[in-house]
Amino acid sequence: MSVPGATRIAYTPERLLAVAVEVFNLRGYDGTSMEDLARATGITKSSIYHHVRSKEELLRLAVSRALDRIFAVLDQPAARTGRAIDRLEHVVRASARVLVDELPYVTLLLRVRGNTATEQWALERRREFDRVVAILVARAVADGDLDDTVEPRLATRLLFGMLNSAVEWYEPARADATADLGEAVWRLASAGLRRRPAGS
Amino acid sequence: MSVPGATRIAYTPERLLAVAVEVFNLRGYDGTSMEDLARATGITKSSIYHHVRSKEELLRLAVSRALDRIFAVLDQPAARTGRAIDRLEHVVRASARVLVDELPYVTLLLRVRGNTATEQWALERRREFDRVVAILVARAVADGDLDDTVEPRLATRLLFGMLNSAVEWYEPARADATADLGEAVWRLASAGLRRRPAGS
DNA sequence: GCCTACCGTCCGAACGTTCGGTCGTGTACC
DNA sequence: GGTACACGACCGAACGTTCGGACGGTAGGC
Repeated sequence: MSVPGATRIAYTPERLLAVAVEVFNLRGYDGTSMEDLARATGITKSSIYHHVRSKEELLRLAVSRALDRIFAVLDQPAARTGRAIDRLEHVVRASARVLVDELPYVTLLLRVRGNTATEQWALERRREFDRVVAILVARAVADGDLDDTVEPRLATRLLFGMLNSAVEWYEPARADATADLGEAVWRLASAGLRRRPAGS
Repeated sequence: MSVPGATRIAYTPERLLAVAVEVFNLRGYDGTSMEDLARATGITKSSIYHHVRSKEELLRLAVSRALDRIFAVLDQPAARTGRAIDRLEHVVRASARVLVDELPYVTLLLRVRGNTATEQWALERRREFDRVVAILVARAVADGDLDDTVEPRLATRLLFGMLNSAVEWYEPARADATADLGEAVWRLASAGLRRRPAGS
């Protein structure tokens, strides 16, 4: 099979993961068989098992990567100091950047349903992120920067629902008006969340 | 197995569908086996096949129901006449009502990925709905009611991304601030979409 | 310069299990 | 006695996973 001069390119777990995540996103995790992965990678099923322990390990590696990037946002200085409203804005914009930069991994994370232990763990960590952001929204309301009719949990869910929906339609190739996702999301949402003038 | 005195409650396709959709939403369509459905319904696998032709037929019935309700919104008078901005508002509010009223079916529809012919058909019809709404947004921009920096397709996607995210967290049982989903969504979004005063 | 031993990578062929779906039969009701 | 509904047993196919071994480099001894 080896062509003279063409050195064999060995698979690393990283490269394997990248391919697997693409297929998972196309077919769904449960809808993807190891044979699907074999076809997409160009190596056999048994070869895949040389690199990873199980199908679920591929899922775990993928969602871990997405979760790590997302939680790193909360540790950035701009997310930890300053007025709550400014911290919130930073979290939204930085999350948008993570979503775009790690699109396949974040996509997979957001589609996880909870069949396996790995999936349930991913769901729990996502809920944890939402909780932290909701607290931030509540503080911004307390500061008087957000309208006090805003229910923090609802606002958080709508805000990130809007942002996260991007995994369903964002196309990195197209450099159109969607260039800065965070800008678009924050522009649309902040107007509706901010404290209204007394006469409204 | 039959208990004396306990009249047998026969399954109709409707009731069967309701149970199946719940399980599909919990485990995912691909992640749900017919034995899972048998356990949830209390009848055997073979009995299920007395009512429906296949697993995929259950999916088709479910997404058809959701799509019918959603497209019915576009046929309502308030969605067909009047200023584009008002028609848009009506579509958002009525869609929110459909989402809440038919939550399990809409949830399943929004999670479909495209493995089978049924799923691809569902995806295409969803895209069609988005196209119609995007045209509505474009008209509202042309009317001068929405900010002309709003890119119609992007705005539509963010707007319905926000609304549709509700399938991930809306709890019908809780009669809290989320009572009127459409109100919350429109309130948040319209402020960010409307034409801004000249000095902004 | 050649032989040998070794290692990372991959393969084909199977494993036991579960999948969606079928079949023949039993039973309650009109 | 026919019809509607349910059952347990079963089917071939596909599933995730395992296994022994083959291939092609590389390092060391001589």
